Amino acid sequence: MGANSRMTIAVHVLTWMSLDRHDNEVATSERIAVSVNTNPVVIRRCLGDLRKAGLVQSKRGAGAGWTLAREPEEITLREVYRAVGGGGLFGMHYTPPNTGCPIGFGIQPALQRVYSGLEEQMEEELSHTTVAEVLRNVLAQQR
Amino acid sequence: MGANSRMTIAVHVLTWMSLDRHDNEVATSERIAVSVNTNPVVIRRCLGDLRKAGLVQSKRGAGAGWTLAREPEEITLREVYRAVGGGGLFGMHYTPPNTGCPIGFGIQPALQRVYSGLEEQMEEELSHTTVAEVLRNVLAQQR
DNA sequence: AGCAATCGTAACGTTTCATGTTACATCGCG
DNA sequence: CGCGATGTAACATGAAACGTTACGATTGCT
Repeated sequence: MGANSRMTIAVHVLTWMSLDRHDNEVATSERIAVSVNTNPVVIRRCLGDLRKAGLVQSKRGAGAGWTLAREPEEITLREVYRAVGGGGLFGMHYTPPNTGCPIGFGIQPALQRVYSGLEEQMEEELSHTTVAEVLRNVLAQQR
Repeated sequence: MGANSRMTIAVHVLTWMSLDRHDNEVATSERIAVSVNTNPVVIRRCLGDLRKAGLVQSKRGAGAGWTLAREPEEITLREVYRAVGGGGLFGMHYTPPNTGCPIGFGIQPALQRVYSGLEEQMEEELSHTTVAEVLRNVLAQQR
């Protein structure tokens, strides 16, 4: 594929969990998978990342499932982005450039600077949106 | 992420072409490929994209090669980004979400809004850096 | 005209990576 | 205990980027 959809899946999952009217049923990877339309294991992997980042909690045993560790208003997309392991916007050369050439020698540090600035700014922008806000936008689409 | 290196290659190529002290030799895909450390065809493909965007020109036949269509100060990374076909930061769901679920129904338009805003802001940021500026940074690394 | 150098592009192979899938051990409440 | 769910490993699948080979097209030079 190329374009990474993990961010999309993660936001979908968190938004789903933020909507409480699920007939009071526990949030399980299987139920969430129905909404995302994928395999429950994919959801569990995603939730695992989110748990490592402290955004959700899991309960095992009978009646197990997942809960948000914080209020949706307190979860920003920046945290989600970091949780799923950004991956960076652009990649460097596949094979290292020729360091015998002045350009080949200095291009990577120069680009790294540009890319870092972009990444920082993007994260800053992501920090302005919360899961609660996404949920509101999602529900506004309904009709 | 899909770690797309096309942006990196394109900037490398343009920066190389901006450095004139190449013993007055013509810029050919083969020579540039030595600096990038890859196959000349990869470079030609990249230059083809840049030409479509009007950033470089090609000459065929004997003594053929490539030249910048504009001064390095007049080429911004935003144009380069668009020339190589951005690709987008995040991807949507691999398989379309379940539209029978309120979240599955509204999540894509909601996310599209967020992603479009990000893309716009990133391009705006890229427009502040020119190829000439990258070249200066590259040369500053030399020692 | 013929040659040589280089572009332009198609076709194919290789590698890499995300996603999907199966399988199974583990946990913990009733 | 036994069920239902998590937690992971392992493998399959598919797509995309990159690399490579090949060859026709173009054009200055002799």
